[in-house]
Amino acid sequence: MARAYEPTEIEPRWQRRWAEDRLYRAVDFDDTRPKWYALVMFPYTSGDLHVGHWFAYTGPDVHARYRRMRGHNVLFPFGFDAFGLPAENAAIKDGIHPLTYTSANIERLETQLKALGSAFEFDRKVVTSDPDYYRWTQWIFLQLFRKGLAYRGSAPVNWCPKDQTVLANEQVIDGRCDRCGTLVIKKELEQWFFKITAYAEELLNFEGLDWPDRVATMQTNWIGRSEGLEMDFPLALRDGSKEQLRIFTTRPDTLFGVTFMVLAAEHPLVARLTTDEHRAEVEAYVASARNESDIERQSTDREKTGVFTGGHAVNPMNGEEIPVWVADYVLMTYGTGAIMAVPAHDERDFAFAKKYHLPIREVISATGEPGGELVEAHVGEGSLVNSGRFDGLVAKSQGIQEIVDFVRSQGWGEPTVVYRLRDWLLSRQRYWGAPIPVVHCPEHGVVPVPEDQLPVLLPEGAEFRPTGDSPLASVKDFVETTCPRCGAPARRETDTMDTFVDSSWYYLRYASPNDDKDAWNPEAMRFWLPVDQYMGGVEHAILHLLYSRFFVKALRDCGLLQFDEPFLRLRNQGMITHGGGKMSKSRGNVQAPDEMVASHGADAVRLYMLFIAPWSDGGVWNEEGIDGTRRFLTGVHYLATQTYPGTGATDGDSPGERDLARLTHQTIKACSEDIEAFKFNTYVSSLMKLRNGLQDASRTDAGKTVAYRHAIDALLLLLAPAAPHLAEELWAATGHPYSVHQQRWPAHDEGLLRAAQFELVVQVNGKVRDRMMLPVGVDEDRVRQAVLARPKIAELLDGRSPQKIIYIEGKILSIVA
RNA sequence: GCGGGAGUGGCGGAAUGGUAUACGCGGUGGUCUCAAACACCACUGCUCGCAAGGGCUUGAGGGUUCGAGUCCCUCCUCCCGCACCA
Repeated sequence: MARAYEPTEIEPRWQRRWAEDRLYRAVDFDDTRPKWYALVMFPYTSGDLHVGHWFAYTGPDVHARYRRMRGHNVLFPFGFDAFGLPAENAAIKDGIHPLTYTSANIERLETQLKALGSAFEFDRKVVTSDPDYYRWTQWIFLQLFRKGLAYRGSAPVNWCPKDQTVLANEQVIDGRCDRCGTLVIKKELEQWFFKITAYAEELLNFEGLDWPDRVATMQTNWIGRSEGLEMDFPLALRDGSKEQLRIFTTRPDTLFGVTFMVLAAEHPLVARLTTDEHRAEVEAYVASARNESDIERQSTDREKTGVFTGGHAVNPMNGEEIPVWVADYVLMTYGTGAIMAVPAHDERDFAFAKKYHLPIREVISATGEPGGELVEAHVGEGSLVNSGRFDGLVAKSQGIQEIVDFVRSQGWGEPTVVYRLRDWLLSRQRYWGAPIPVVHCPEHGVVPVPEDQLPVLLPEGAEFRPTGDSPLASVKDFVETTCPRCGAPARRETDTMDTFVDSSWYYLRYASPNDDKDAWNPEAMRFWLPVDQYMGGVEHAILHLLYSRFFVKALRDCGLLQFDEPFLRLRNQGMITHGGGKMSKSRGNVQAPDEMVASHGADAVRLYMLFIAPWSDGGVWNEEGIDGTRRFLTGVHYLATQTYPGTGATDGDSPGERDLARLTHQTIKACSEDIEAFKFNTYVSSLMKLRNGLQDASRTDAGKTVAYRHAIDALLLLLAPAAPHLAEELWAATGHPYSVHQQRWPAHDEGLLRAAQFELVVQVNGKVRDRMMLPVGVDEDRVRQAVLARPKIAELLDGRSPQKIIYIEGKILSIVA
């Protein structure tokens, strides 16, 4: 009697062996096998390790193992996103230094992942807070700086009053800080930016990328390309001086319908335009608008507000003087910060005109004739009216083109493309990040730190609790330095970089993670990159993924990379929730997978992660079903140790053997297809079906045959990616050479998928009425005869002859009576 | 408001236009046990029926088709993005 299935004995034993043999090592420059770079999004080390991580990583682990068995040279690395606000906030909350905190979390997560038997190659680990890593983050910053892609500018920035830091646009959700939920306010500061807008057009191109549509759509919307016209309206200034007000519009066809203009509160011409009798009111309005948070200001439910400046502009199309207003619904950060308002054909302008009793002039009519009073803005298509020589043109399809051509010919404006995308603000007034490697010299201004002086080390002793100023400013030894150019006393930059800078290139570092001469070895880079398969949560659809694409394009243009896109194929997993909420430590619903592994074994936990929900959808966590996967593994263990036919196995052609071979090859086909498609739940259910079939066969003569032995061999190979330990153990126990993970993934034989007989389903008037066994390949006439001869069918037809008979080969005969 | 996705047993979920409810959980009955747990075996969509057997069922309603969970139209609900972008 062999021993029962004891995962706690089996699993550590094989884990040690695999580690000794470096079984999962990716081989640099191996040209005998195709390379496959499989990558999971690396985790934040801010503390909340929960079952969601395990769910996210188990599927990719199976996928990478499968690829390896398919003969690929697989790179499947792991690392930690250790810098940044989440880690720092967690550290502040618990009163521990961020370094101590993140190190402890890294160790814990790494231990857990190893205990789960994951195939990650930890020899290539990168940790973004290591000086060996951020040295190169700083180096990349300097490359972009030299190329003019990193610049310093003053800008109204998103400021979180609680975290006391600047946030990127992407980190503001519903006007709130995406970390702490505090309302974000605007503040004018000198900040560092990356010029991502220079790549807006190229970033819209997803050609050659196998990405989920929704991610591409989200990025496309985020970039927000609009074609339109930029055009100058001369101001009618009292002192007679000439000045132009530049606006942007996507609807040049409505130019004759302009009845007022609107400036953003921050627009530089506001003061110039405001007349004395309106000055007090305008200044008060501008002051209050500046103090508002974005959520207050941009809420659509809120009624629009504004004030008249007293100033006027002239519509060049018809010479009319039109009033200029200031209003909160026009944003300084989009277009030119000024609009021409056409209330008849724009919903916002319409609402504003109604509220302040401004004129509404129809210039597009659905009927082609000017109508009566509009009850709402007409934004649809129609013919131009009240538009002088342009009357009668179809507005959008003809009018836009004709009027743009005219405006151009007059020298009043130019067609333009504008984007919603803003440059990436990367400065952070926080401690736990990579210091920005520049020095401020009184003589030479901003001077980059020479590359041979990198890394600019993060000083350990800084006060990291936020004060509003950068914590590094308080470290005298850090701040006081000399200018690299002239040697005079100078100040170091005290801001750190946004975490997303770290994570925008980590996948490049994996190619040569221990290179201390370069950020990457060019040969290793050419060998491994780009990433063949990227896997992670959809929450990074616009932040991390857009930034990473930008980095690759920017570094390419610096001459440092030879490819255009970082991630060729992308797949998103869903989220595991706990009864209707994201899992988090603060909610007290964090599952400790260590305990599950201890009581059920890593293989059962892995299998359950795959089985609990479709990987791409996610679902609600519950622990109840784990017994099912444990039972399955116990069953497989029993079959392989107690029923495996030895050398005495017979080899025949009995129906039982044929059935077994068919089931085996069906399972091979299904498992292969499911893993390719990231359908891990049905992959596991196919394995269970094969186990069930083997269990039945073990009680018959078929259980002593070669077909049965082959079926068990196949089951072990197919199981290997999901339950690596048990598969390895049983592979050895059935007399096969080490290691199951170095075997070739089985191929299915189409010929064996076909049965000799099939069950014909007979439908009468669309209802299933009978079924019968027939030989495969039987011709249609014989099928018809056989079916019509059935007493049951004859009874249903009741002497009538069928109006129509449809035969679907090998499946269904449908009779219309 | 705009864009995307989804509604299937008690539960998680499966189904190239062709036997809906695979696989698993849970439940019921049984075997084993002093007993319980574990394990194993059988049954398990709803409904009428003693049974044989019948009827119904994929959010609601309509349509196309010999045949619809799947395709088309109308509507409802939920989830996820974006949201005064001129």
